Amino acid sequence: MQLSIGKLAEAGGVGVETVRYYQRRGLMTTPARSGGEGWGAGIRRYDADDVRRLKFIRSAQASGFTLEEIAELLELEQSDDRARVRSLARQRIAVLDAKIAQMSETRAALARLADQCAATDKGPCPILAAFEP
Amino acid sequence: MQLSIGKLAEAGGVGVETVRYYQRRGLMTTPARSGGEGWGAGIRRYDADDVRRLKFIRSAQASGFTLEEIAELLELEQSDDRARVRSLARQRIAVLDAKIAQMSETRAALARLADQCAATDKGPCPILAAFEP
DNA sequence: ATAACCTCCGTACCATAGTACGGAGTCAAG
DNA sequence: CTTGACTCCGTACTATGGTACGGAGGTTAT
Repeated sequence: MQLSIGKLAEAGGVGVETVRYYQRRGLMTTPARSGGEGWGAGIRRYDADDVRRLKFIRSAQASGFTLEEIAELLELEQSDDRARVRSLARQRIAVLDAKIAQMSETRAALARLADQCAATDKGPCPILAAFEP
Repeated sequence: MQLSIGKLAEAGGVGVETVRYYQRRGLMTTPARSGGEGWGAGIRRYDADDVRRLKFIRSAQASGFTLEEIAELLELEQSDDRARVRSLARQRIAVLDAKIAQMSETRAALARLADQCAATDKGPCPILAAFEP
C-alpha cells in the first residue's frame, strides 16, 4: 500500500499542506523520494503506518493536546522508557479529566440556562447567572 | 464596589491587557471615565457585574468556546429572544457533548496505553496501537 | 508635594496552527 | 508525446488570543 501525499492527506481528513506542516514540525517523517533518478526525481510515498500516525495526531488534537505535546507522545513510540511513557500518559489523563470536568460544568450551566429560559416568559434569560456556582 | 482595571483583571485571573483586548473585541464594555475633569481626566471604574462577565468569559473559554462564540452568548443577555437563547444553548450543549465524548475516548486510549506499558516489560509501548478503535 | 505606582491608548509584536501561492518537476492516460 | 493532474519546495500570509512597550497623565501613601 503506497500512497501519494494527496491520498495520505485524504485518508487522514486533512489537507496536503497540513501534512507538510506536520513534517516541518517533526510530527511526521519525510520519506525519501523514490522513482526516477537524476536531479530531484521521484515522488515521496507513504504507507498505512503514516495514515495511523496522522489519524493519531488528529484525535489527540481533537482532545485538546497541542502539536508539541503530541510530538512528545510520538517520540515515546521510538523510546523504550516505559516508566516515562506511563508517567506521561497518567499526566495527560489528569489533564483530560480536569478538562472534562470543566466542560461538564459548563454543560450543566447551559442546561440550566435553557431550562430557566423555557420556564418563564417574562424578563431576560439570565445568562451570566446561569454560570454562577 | 468600584474597581480599577487592574483589580478587575486580578479578580478575573487575567492580565490588564487581556481585559483591554476583550473590550476591543466587544466582549466587555469600556465604561466612561469618571473623576477629575478637563482633558482626559479620570479613570475607568468597574463593578461586580464586570467581574461576573469576565469570569463567564474565562469559564466558557476553558470549555472550548471561541471568543466569537462567547460574544454571541453574551449578546443574548441583552436580547430577550428566548427562543434563540434556548436554541443556541442547546446547540452549544451538543458541541460540548461531542467534545466530552472525544476526550473520554482519548482518555480511554491513554489508560489502555499506561496499562499495556505496565503489563509487559519487553518491546516498545504501542502508543499508536493504543489509539486504534 | 514628591515618589512610587497605576491607568490610558495606540501600535507593535508573539506563538500556534495552519492556508495560499507559484514555478518547476513528475506521472499516467489518451 | 502532449495534456492535465498531482507533487515538491520555499516563502508569505492568515486567524486567534493574547503580550509587550512607551510616553503622557492620574492617584495614593508618606
